[in-house]
Amino acid sequence: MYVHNGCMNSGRTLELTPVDAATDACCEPSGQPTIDTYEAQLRASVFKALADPNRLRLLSIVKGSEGGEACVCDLTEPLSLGQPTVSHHLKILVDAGLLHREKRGTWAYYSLVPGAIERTTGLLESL
Amino acid sequence: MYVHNGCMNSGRTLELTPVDAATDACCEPSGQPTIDTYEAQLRASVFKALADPNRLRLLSIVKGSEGGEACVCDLTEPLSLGQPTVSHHLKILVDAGLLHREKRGTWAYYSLVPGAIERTTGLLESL
DNA sequence: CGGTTAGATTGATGAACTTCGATATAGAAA
DNA sequence: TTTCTATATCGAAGTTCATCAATCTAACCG
Repeated sequence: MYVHNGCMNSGRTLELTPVDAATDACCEPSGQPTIDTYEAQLRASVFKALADPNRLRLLSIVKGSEGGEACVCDLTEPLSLGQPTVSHHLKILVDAGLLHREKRGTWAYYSLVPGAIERTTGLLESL
Repeated sequence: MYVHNGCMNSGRTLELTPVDAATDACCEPSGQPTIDTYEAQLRASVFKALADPNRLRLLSIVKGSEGGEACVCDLTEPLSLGQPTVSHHLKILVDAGLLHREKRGTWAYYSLVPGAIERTTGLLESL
């Protein structure tokens, strides 16, 4: 005999009738509040930026670089990727709010946005 | 006049000749150690599991559920997704080491793997 | 001015991903 | 056994993504 806290409502409407509540009933609508669709999309967009090995290495190299910044030419070679591809990945990291871009002369320097990592871990801890 | 710490080696070979070292030279190979390709792939696979809004909501709902666990039927309705799709997302979260699956009777209960969130934030902080 | 160089943008290609409907499996009840 | 139910798996369709070659832009130099 299996104990089950409910779950007989596959394909019923949202309101809970007394009958439903009395039966073997189902699906406690959860005790704690959960993130809504919009929040989920916002957070997923950040994790999407982190969901690529080359982008993680970019963050790692920038973080470990002297002065906390690196230009594209510092990043192309260790990744064995073409310059357009590296630029593309960097743009994704900038758009996600993880990297900061500063142009000095012909060079573009990338650095970690202060607090970005902490803010991102917060997105996980507050799920 | 712009100060630049180097970067004239676009399209040269790997070894650094004395000439290269003497010139305006480039690309300090970075001061700190960075994660290697394999580590980057491992970490990216976890973030890939988090890079979908519906999977973030699954984690959120499971975390907020009474008893810390939820079955598939608890999860299908709030996501407005078909049951096969929810099962598919849950499998990805289990494979990433974020969710634990336990079958009791006909039902499958999913719960957060203890310490999984903390371990994941560590993947970011130790970049 | 023209020439050179760092970096960004565009367009195309192939791979990976999300979703669904249909089907399969496994357990419980009759 | 047969039937029903919860979940998993399969196969296909449509979308998104990573990568590259080619091109464009902007800044420097002569």
